[in-house]
Amino acid sequence: MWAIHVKGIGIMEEQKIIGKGTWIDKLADELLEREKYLGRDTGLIRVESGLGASGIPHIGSLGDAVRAYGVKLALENFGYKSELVAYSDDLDGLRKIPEGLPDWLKDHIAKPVSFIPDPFGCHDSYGLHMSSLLLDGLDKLGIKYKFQRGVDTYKNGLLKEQIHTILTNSKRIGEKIAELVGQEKYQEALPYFPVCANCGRLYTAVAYEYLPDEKKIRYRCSGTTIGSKVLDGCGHDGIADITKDLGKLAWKVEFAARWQAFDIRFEAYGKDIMDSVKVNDWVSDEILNFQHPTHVKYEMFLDKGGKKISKSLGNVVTSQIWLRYGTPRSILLLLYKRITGTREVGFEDIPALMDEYHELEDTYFGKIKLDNEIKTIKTKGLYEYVNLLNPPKSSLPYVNYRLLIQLCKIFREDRVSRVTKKLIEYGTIKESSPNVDELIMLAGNYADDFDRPVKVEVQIDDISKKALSELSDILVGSDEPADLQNSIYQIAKNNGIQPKDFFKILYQIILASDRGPKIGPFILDIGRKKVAVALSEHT
RNA sequence: GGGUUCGUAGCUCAGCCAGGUAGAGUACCGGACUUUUAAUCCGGCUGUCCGGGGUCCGAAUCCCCGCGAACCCGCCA
Repeated sequence: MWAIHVKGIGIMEEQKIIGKGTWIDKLADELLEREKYLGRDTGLIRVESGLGASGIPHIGSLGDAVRAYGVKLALENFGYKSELVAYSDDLDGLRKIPEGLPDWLKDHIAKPVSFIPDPFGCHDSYGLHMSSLLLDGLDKLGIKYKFQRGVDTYKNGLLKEQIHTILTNSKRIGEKIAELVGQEKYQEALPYFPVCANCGRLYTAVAYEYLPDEKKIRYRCSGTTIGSKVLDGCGHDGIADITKDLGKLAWKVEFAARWQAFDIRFEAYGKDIMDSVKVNDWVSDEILNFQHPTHVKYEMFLDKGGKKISKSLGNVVTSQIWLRYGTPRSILLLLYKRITGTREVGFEDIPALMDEYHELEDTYFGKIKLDNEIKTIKTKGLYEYVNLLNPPKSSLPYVNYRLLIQLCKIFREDRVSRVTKKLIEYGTIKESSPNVDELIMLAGNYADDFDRPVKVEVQIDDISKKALSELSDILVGSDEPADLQNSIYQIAKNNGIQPKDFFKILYQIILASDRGPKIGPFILDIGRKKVAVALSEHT
């Protein structure tokens, strides 16, 4: 009913476009087909995204939630109600200290991140700080979600039914885990980790017996191994009530419990947790009797290998830093343009994404015509998703991001007004606008942080030196030269130098580049005295 | 040991998931402007779509077998 038919080319059959023609629509369509097949109620379709709270959230961590939100939008576009649950796994224990965080955190290893002080001092706990960074990213992108904390989930006993069912079936589950993924520990241990009442740590306490009538587990804090590190337990023998004492299900079964408890119909996952999802799907279907949600697997985002970005900023690509240089839409474009294939992401992708967004916009508003009708529909669809299906009524003024970077490199003081003035001179824009001001700010940050010019040794012969000093004399003169461009040309000619070569030398000195903007006005822009000083260093 | 992704122009990549003329940017070469808006415009060049098989009227695209690269899992969450 939401399919649009498009005439194909030649003998090609008519092709059906689902929704807005993106992978998100196709996924939502498959999800709906499955829900109908399962005969489930589709009055409210809930999608979930898990948020890690153990480390500083990478831009890839946003992807999970942003893509789930995309599916929610597609479902709504198809006429269904949907909501995104953002579940913070903040009862997770701290396993290692992330790069750059203080050393005293080692005293808190294996404690739930929600009970560790915030090393940045601005939130109630370590876990809350980390999840807040992620939620802040989502807020800035305009993603709406219902926040659910792991701590509250367990404290309030929201999973108690599921925990009970899982623990009473732990033997069967343990065997299945061994069969599916080869992990054997749950044939012995229960897939539930209590927080030791004595030392406050997770994982060191091993649950060995479930008392189904009392809904309690017996555990002993006997220690564990995390990575290559051995963590000694405190030896405490304890009993924990699964309906209210702190503790959590092992990851291999926890998703399933959540899916059923919160009635989740969709969850994306990264390929790193593929095995866990496999087990959870089985637990959900067979133990909890809840048909597992529709999934989509995505590749992980990696930082660009071996490239030093900035000493002070570090290499972690976070949304907060990204937004210094790019718009929220540039992040959404990165995450929505496709779900497979992205391998590496870095700040150096921002200029291309900024310009690509603008191309989408021009296509959407019909300024660019694509020859292929299907392509046009898909491109417009992607534009709509990047705008969270609420695209602007008309296109905003835009200036090529790379051009802005170049201009921002020239103008550092009074940047916005001077760059704007230049853009108007160029005829790129007619007048200043908030949108362009914003772009200048972003490109300016980019120019300041990444695009620092490198000093290049310039080879200059004696004749050229003479020409340079002549030029230098004109520049330091009291009057502003009337036709500097022409003067430079004349100087070159008078000295028997090819103007082309002379220009090249000037660009090399001023810009460390073989080419540049029209040199006369350009010298006046950066300040002729400044240029004179630079030139005299080479004579 | 298990799994996933990727391999397309000199370079960076899009196109593949829904088969229908192999594309963009950049680089390069020529021309337009008597002197360069990191230009612009016009024209040109560039391909074993990793290799091999299969399906199909038709395959870069789907399936299978290889080769190469990267990553994930094989602690734990």
